[in-house]
Amino acid sequence: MKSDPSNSASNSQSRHFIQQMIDTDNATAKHAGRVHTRFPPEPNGYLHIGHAKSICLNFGLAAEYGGLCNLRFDDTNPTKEEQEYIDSIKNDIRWLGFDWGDREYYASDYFEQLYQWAVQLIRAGQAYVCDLTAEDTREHRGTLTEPGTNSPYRDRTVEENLDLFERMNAGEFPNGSRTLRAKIDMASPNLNMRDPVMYRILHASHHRTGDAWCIYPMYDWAHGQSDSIERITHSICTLEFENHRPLYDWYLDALGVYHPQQIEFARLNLTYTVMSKRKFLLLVKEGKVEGWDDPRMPTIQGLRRRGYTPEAIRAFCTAIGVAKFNSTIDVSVLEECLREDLNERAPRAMAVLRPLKVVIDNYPEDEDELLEAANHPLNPAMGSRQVAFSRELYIERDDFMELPPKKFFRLAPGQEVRLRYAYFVTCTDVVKDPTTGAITEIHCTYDPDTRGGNAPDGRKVKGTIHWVSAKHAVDVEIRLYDHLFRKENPDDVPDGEDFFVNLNPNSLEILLDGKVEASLGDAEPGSHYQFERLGYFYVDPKTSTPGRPVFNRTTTLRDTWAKLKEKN
RNA sequence: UGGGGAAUGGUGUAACGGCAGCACUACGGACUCUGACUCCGUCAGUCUAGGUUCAAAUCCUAGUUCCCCAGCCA
Repeated sequence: MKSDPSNSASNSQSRHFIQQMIDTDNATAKHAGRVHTRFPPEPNGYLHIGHAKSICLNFGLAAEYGGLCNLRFDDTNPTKEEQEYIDSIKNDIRWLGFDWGDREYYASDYFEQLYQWAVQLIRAGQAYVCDLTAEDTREHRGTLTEPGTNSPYRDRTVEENLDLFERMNAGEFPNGSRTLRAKIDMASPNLNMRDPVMYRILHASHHRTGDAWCIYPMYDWAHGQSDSIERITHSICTLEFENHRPLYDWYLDALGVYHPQQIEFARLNLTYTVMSKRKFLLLVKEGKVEGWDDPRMPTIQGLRRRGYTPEAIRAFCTAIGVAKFNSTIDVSVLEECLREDLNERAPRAMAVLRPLKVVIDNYPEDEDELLEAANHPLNPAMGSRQVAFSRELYIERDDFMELPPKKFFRLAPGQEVRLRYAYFVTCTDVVKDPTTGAITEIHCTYDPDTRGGNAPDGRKVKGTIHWVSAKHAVDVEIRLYDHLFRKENPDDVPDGEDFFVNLNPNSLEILLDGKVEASLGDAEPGSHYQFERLGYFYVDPKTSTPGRPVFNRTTTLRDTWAKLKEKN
C-alpha cells in the first residue's frame, strides 16, 4: 500500500488534492490499490506546455503509485483528425520522458463496442433516433434559464429506433439528417443532460477506420466508456468537463459497466502567451510566427527548438502544483526551472553578439597563443578547452562605454578589466568614424604578467568581460527571442481588436554577425551552451548546417546590471 | 435571472479546528575570473459580514467576485 506519504515518490510534504484522493482510495481499497490513468489527446493539433502539465500529472501519478498510464487518442471526429498529429504527439510525449509501453489505444478501437452499447440503450428505451435538424435541436434545448422541450421523435418505439439506427449505420441517410440521442431529461438544469446526441451521421473517411463507419460517436458518448474499457481508475481531465461528469456517470450506470472516477483540475495558463490550439493556428496561418515549432511558441516542438529540456519542463510541472483554481502562472517560473537545469548541464563558451573590435597595441603582431578555459567553472569534470588569443579581438559593444556611469565595471577609457581566462587590459584609445561619430574600434594595452587572468601583484579589477579572437572567430547567425506578446494577458485588448495587437514586435531579433570561439564552429545541432555573461543558447537542429551553426537564445542569464540601468 | 465549480502575499501553492509555510517575483546584502551561480536577509496574504469555539484559512449562515455550460467539437 502506498498510502504512507513518507515512502512514496511524493514524499514532498505537500500533496495536491488528486494525490490526496488517491491516498484515500488506496486506504479504503477502492480500486484494490490499483492506479491506472491515461492521457487522452485529440489528434487534431500539436501538444503544448498545457498538455505537458496533464502528461506529467497522469504519467507522474502512475509512476508514483506503481501504476500504469495509457496513451489514448480521442479520435471520434474524422473531419478534424490526422495521422500527422498522432505521430507528433507520440514523439513529444516520448521526448518529455514518458512511456506508455504497448498501451497505445484509440477511441476508434472501441467503435464496435460503442455501437453495441448504443443498441443496448435503445433496447432499454434509453436512447432514440431523432430527426430534428441541428438548428431545431438547438431550439428544443431551451436556454440556461428555461427548460427544453421534448423532441417530437422522443417516443418512437424500440423497434423503430433499432431499425432507424441500423439504417443510419448502413449509410441510408445524409449527413445531419438524424442523430441518436440519449433519453434523459429535457428539463435538466444541466444542459448536458437534455437528451445529448450520442451519434451523428458523418460520411467521412476516418484516419484509422477508413470508410467502415458513417456514424461517429460524440466525445461524451465515447470518453467515459473508453476509460471504462481500459479499466482506468482515475480519469483526470480539466475543469470544463466537470459539467459533463453527470452525463458520463449516467451512461456508465445505464450500461452497468465498470465506473472510473473522474477528477477535474485547472488547466495551465501562462503570462505573456496564449494557450489554445485555435490561437496557435491563427498565429501560424497569419505568418506571425514561422510555424508550430517556432521557438517563440509554447508548443512542445517550439520549446524544444528554443532549447528547453524535458527535465526543465517536468520540474516546472511539479513546481506549479495541481488545484482547481483557475490560475495564471508567471512565465518566470518556467524560465527559472530552465535556468536551473541548464546551469548544470550547459558547457560554457565565449561568444560576442554585437562585436566591437579591440586592438591590443602592445601585443605582438603575428603572435597567437592558446589559453585554457574551463568548460564549467563549478564542475571540473566537464573539463577545459583551449581558446585562441591574438592581437585583435572582438568584445561586446555593451561592454564598452566612452563615458561610463558610476558602477560601470567594464571597459572605458583608462579603465582596466580582465578578459576572461586571458589578460588584464586597459583602454587607451577610441577610434570613431569621422562622419558618423560611431565607435569603430578601441585600443588597449595588456599586462603580460596577468596571463590566465590573475595579477601576480595581487591587484584586482572590478570587471571581467568575454571576448573572441578576431582571427579565429567563427561567424554565426544568432537568434534572440523574447516573449511573443508584450502584455501579460494577450487577450486583454481594446474593443474591436484581436490579440494580434499585443504581439511583441521585438520577439525575434536575428543577428548575422555573431562571433563565436573556434570550438563552436562545429557545434552539434541540438546541443546546449551557456555563452558566458549572455545566456543559454541552443544549436538549432532545423536551420544549422555543418560548419554553420545557428544559435537560438534559449533564455538570458539574470542581469542585475541591466536592471540597475533601467532604474536610472 | 438556471446549473456546476473556485476564492490564502504581486504570482502560484501548502496548512484539513491549534504558531499561516514553501516557490517564483520584487527589493537589500555577502561572495565572485560570468554584474551568472551560490548564500543571507526584507517587503508582502486567509474575498466580505455575521456566528459556533478556549482557539477558525479550516465549521455554520448570508453575501461578493471570478470561471465553465445553450456544437450533430473535444
